[in-house]
Amino acid sequence: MPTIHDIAKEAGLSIASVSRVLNELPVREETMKKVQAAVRKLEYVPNFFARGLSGAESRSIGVLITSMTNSYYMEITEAIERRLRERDFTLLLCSTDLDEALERRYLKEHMSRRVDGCIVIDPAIGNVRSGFFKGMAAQLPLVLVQPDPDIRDLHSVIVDQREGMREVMDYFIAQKHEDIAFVRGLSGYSYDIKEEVWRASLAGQGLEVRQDRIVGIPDGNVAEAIAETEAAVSKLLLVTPRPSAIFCCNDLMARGAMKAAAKAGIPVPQELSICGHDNSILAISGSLGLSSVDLKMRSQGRSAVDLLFQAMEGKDPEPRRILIAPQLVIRDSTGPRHI
Amino acid sequence: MPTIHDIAKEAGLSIASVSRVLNELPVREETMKKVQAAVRKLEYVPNFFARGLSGAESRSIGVLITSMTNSYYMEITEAIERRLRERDFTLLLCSTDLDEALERRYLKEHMSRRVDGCIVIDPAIGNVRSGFFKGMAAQLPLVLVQPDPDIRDLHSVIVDQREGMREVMDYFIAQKHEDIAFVRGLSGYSYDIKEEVWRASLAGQGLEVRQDRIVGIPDGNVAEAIAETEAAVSKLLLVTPRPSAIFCCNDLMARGAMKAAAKAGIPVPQELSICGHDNSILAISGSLGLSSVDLKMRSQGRSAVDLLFQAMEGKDPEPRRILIAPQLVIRDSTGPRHI
DNA sequence: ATGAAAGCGCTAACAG
DNA sequence: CTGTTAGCGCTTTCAT
Repeated sequence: MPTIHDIAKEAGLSIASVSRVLNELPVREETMKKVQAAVRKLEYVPNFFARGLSGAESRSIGVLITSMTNSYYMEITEAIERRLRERDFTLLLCSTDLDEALERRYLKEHMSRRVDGCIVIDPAIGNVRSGFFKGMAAQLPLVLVQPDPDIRDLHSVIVDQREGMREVMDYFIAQKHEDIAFVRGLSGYSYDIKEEVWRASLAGQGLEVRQDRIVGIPDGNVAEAIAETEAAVSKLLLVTPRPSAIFCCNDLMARGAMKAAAKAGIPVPQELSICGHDNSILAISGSLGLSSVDLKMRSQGRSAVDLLFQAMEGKDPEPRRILIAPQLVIRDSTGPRHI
Repeated sequence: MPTIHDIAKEAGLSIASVSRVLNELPVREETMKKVQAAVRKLEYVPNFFARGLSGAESRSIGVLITSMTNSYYMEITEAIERRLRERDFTLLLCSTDLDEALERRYLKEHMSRRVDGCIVIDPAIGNVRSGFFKGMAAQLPLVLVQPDPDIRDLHSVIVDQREGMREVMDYFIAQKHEDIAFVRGLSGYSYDIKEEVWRASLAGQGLEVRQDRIVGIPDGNVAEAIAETEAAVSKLLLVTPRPSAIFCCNDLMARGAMKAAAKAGIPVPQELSICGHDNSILAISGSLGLSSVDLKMRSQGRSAVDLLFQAMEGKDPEPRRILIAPQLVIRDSTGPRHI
């Protein structure tokens, strides 16, 4: 592979002049042309390692996500990539599979590659609590997306999931629903806070908070999530009187619930309202559009990058947080309670 | 940031000894412990640039995809990442948005970062034809996933889409369907070869190849693809006699077609069979399971990595290709023709 | 088994 | 405007 010395020899110049052309510093036009010709002729590509070693910025930022096949994370990531491309930065992407140790390892890997900054989407709660991120932030500009919202000592982009859930409950209650079931995953912070709002909203209206209206779906892949929810909701719909509305913590579960309603012959939304969460492709792919909460992934990605660049400029040492408001999108699967 | 010199000083050793410990070369146990203690104390992370510059391999490989929100590509990418992680390699991921110039730029960017190899998923046909990849392959181990299958001078992983389409047509014909519509995107190699098989299969059975049974759906985002297909298929279903089966080139379109059938009050699969392609999450999310062609994305990803590692070992200079066979998955949306 | 020293390819002073 | 030169942090001979 040709080096800057080969180019200098070919062009009959010094390596410094070649470097200047490469970095778009002022040179004589003729010099520039000679260098460009040599670069083309030898198919020269600068060695990124050497560049980085001599102190220049790497013009790359690292992103950690938990899964590459979760479209929710990938939409945020795509927004990040686009934003970075505008600024001519490159993205290094690693997926942690929810493994705390892997998250630490990859973040260090990124540091080792001297990325100019890092964005961690949905960071492991253990690594937040243990102060690991706090320590890393001292050495590297760092932005967390959707950490525990109580974390205030790190740059973060937070979606106010409580607000989204509140919107759903307000909507259901305005539609006169009083018996509203809640379908959630077994463990997870975001499930907990949604349940909290569900309880508070019902209680605030003087409605009964019934433990048997909470359905827990075991973790699993997408196919399992749908099937498990279908089975669980089928049971729920057997009792009399049955709930007139169901909220599901993601669209996968909501589609499972709709399957259950279809099997039981219960018309949606006439006799049963079903609301999902995430506003994913599933919300628009069925014959019946699914009402769902949009978490504004594009905004999350863009905001994360903007915040990171501010942090990289370093003029603002104190942690900043950007709050993003979710939005309830009403489609065909919800409506007023059937009297 | 601490360097190897700081560690050496802290441990009271030379940088060479530190380097040896870091690279797991034979040293005295005591030496090792001293170094490890210093590393922990100073939170030392080796500088990747310096490592790379001194000639070591980068232990990273570059992957180019066309879109990060297309779950089809991401499933391949996830399989690649898992395979790489087993071997302790890191993934650099770039998305080209189908832009040929961007594809060239990012591949050079990866070269500049001295990745040990590159995988390009769904490479732009222009860059294949122009010999660009051929030139790059001379400098860098390279594997193409799903290029034009006629390309034989580069390492490649090919899914025999013709075979998958043949399976669909054989199945439809065995179910006595004779009037089979074909829904495709406007431009794209994979659409063309599927249409080719559609034509050949019909002709081979002595069935009529009707131009008015081909429906072209303009490019667009996922929501548009569903809506456009619904509109187009609605029109198709108005004519008498109408087709008894529809093949759609992806599951998005197939879901659009199913919406159209539902609106028109045509029962699926009793009076209309609908088959999709890609076997994505959409195939299992609706109340009616969608028959679809599985392109074995996991296998594609794993095979690409295996092939790349062979190429990196360099013992096999002639281009190799791995063929992967698709599989038709029958669900609820297809059945025998209603007589 | 360990240390000293020579690069790896580039950028950024500094000198001309 | 251009050339010379000193590092950047690490790996890898070559001595010891």
